[in-house]
Amino acid sequence: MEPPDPGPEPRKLPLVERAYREIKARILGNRYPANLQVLEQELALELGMSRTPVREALIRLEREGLVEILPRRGMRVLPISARDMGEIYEVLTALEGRAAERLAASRPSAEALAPLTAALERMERALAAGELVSWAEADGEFHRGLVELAGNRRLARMAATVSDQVHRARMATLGLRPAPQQSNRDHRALIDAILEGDSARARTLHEAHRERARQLLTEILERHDLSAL
Amino acid sequence: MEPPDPGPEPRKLPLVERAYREIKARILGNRYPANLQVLEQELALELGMSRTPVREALIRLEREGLVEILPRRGMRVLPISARDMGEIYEVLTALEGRAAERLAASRPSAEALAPLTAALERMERALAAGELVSWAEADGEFHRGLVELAGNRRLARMAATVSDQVHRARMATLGLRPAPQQSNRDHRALIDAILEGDSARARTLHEAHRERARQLLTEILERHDLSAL
DNA sequence: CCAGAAAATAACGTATACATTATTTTACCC
DNA sequence: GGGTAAAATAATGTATACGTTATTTTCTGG
Repeated sequence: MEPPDPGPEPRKLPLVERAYREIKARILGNRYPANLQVLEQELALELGMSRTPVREALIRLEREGLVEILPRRGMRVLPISARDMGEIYEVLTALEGRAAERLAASRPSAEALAPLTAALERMERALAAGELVSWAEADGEFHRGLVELAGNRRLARMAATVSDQVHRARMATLGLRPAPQQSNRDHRALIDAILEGDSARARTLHEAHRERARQLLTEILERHDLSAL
Repeated sequence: MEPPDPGPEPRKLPLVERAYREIKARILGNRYPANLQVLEQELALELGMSRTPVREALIRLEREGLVEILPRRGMRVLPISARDMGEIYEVLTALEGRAAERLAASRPSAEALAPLTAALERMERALAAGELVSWAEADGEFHRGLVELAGNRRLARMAATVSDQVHRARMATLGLRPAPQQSNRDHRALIDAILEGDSARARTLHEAHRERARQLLTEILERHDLSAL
């Protein structure tokens, strides 16, 4: 009668997984701000488990570039400098540019692109309503959808990893940048190019889009000397 | 009198680090071939340590895409399918193409490119001598040098990570592909373009180079159905 | 009151212990 | 003899223990 596991609550989640998700969520949500140091024991206590799963979670987070593990002082949330921002956006330019090219070359139907068009619509609605946070979320969905639709799992995962690294910084700069009208236009043009199967244009458009974002954000970081991101 | 630590033997290397390096070396050197399963306890015994550092090393290796951790059966060395090969070369195309472009745009001096020219010379000597393994090593050095000189640390690390994933497969296919004359020519042309500061050409050339390799290698994998890589 | 050394503290890295659970083996019944 | 269930085994996931060592504190001499 009853479906076996309808609820989204997997009770048997291993502790390492819980620790990983919780700590990562705290970092991305800025509840663990940049440069914060926390001892393994504190984390363990806070999460209600022993140091073992905490350590294993920290190793994963370290490899994702979110934290640093310091020999005697626990973990430290890594800040994002202007240089980091530039590096990350350059990687995104390369990976997503290729994804846009491939996706266009695969000549997807309009339905196949539904995730992108839906995200774009949300971006437009959010922008019209002046809801910057919603806009940023939808923008993130668009970029995630782009690399996922391209069909290269490694490429998608790598893009997601570096995106997470700048998540806090992107949020923090949201109010410091001009209203992202241009971004929405860029995305619209990209969808058009993809639907037309114009892979070269799709790539060029998206690279220019990311390059613009890179300049904008690195400049903001430099200007405000936001070392606390 | 005596220099403090002249030898290349850091005695205080943490056990996790030793485990990580040793297991990784065994995988890349094909002493742990694809699909091999090894229990944590076996590894610990073999490496002369407890399971704790072994587990932590395995987490790192899993995140690098070299092994898979199976709930009750230890680790398994991941094989490389034709699809994996395609994915990885596509990522390399994107990342290294961008690196070539940037490096050319930075107008490096001939001395700054010494790592690349040296690697190319080793490739040519090795090819002339028919030493395919030496050739492959020098080729690897060339590509590593390329991304390192481009100055984006994340990009370089990501390229290195996926390169490691295909290392065994590349070695295994060395004897199955035509002599890599074309590769050497490609690299020579790339160096020229970089020295001329022609960033667009550098990028195009290198992308074509990687694309060719991708086709070649995925075809070999498909033809031979080498699921044991 | 400060510099430096000795002692104390604290945190980690690693080893070990142990309960849990998937897997395999054994036993049993038809 | 084959299939099912109970029992035994084995490997893990996590907790705990402990020695090592960086750091901090205390103590001493000037």
